[in-house]
Amino acid sequence: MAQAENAERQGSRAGSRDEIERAILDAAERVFAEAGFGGATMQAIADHCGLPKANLHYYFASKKQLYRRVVERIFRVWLQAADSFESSASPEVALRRYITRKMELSRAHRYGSKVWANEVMHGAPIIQDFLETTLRDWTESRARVIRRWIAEGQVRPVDPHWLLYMIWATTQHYADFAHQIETLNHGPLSDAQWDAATETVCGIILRGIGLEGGR
Amino acid sequence: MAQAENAERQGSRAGSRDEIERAILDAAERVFAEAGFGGATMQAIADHCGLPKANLHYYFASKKQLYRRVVERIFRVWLQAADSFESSASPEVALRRYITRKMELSRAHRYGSKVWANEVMHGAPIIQDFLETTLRDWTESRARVIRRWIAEGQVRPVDPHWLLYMIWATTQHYADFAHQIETLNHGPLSDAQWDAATETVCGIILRGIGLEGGR
DNA sequence: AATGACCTTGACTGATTGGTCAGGCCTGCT
DNA sequence: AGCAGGCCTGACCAATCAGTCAAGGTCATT
Repeated sequence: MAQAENAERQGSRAGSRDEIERAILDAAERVFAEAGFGGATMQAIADHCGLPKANLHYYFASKKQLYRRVVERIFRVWLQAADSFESSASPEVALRRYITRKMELSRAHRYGSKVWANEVMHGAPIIQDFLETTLRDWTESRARVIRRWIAEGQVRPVDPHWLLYMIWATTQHYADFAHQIETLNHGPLSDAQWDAATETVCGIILRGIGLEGGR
Repeated sequence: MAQAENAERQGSRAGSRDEIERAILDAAERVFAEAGFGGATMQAIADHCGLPKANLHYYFASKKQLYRRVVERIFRVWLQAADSFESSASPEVALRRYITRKMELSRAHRYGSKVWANEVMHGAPIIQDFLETTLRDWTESRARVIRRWIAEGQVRPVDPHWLLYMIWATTQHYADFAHQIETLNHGPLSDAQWDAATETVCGIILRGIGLEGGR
């Protein structure tokens, strides 16, 4: 009985339910990023994924709920990147890996980063509880790791919070302000430029806290 | 003849025309910052400065024009900060002064910074020409100064652009993401915390590019 | 081919919002 | 007092947009 294999079970036009939802979420992420929640219209989102507007409301009850789903998806990606900050590794390795991962995220998920920035700038109406729980816990746990490094004399004494904010700010800037960067750069950054920017960010921060004596 | 001293010349309710326009611009800056252009309503702006909505349209023809005036005002403040990067000073002095000034701006003009961030994130529909002229010229001129420092062996070799982006990102983060920072901090930053953050940002960046051997 | 579950969509609606306007108001001048 | 010029505002449009709905389509199962 029941639906057996559910892959490709719906054949009317496009793919499965999951695929359609993902297409809508992709379009919504982009439109929300470029216009903000208030400036985004369901019609624009519909146009971006080639669906009639009424169809969006079949998959997502309301604009607010669609937005919430977009933000939740971005949150999951953020968590994944947070894991790359391994507290068991040496400070050089842990920080370099974390910064590199965040730069990759900025490149791969420009729109997600923008939606996140918008959400926080507007007072985090949706993710406030996440800021107060998951983000705060994560931040304090990494702050403890950094303080341990400082106590062991591996890292120069700095308040870990200012350091973390610096990493977040710098890496996310490449997504949130991509338009400004690309204007100054006369076009998108090349692979080599991304690598160079990542290396420079790692270099300045690591050296700035007393690591990486050489090179 | 004519209006002689024009200070306090209108007495109906509030202050002079300039004062009213400034009150509207202040309210608009805040509302645009917190809701984005699309999410902001003229009614909300009117409420924030205690004027009836129709009165706003007496002073500003349209929402778009009001927004443009807000952005132009922010641009003027930005220019003022840009001047604090004196190319004639030593790299330590020039960069430290510039970073400090930008941190002060983030503290004093949180909403302005947010409006700017919003504008750039949405593709800079209004300030595009400014990005391509004033900002690009300024950036290239400071990049030349930094390259000179590098050639003179005063600064470690880095692409000046990545360095400037890092400064912009980090300092503006304290305005744009103020809500997130205050959530993690269990409240607004104190004077001492602002000083500490500024000192840490200066320290990491200066040390990161090979300056400030001591301390 | 009939059934039923699920998907699609054009047309519609109620609410919101940018913008308008006519008439009222206040102030300084004569 | 009377007048003129600028300022103020409640009430009112026209446009836009989120969300609804009913009719129709598609597919697997029997």
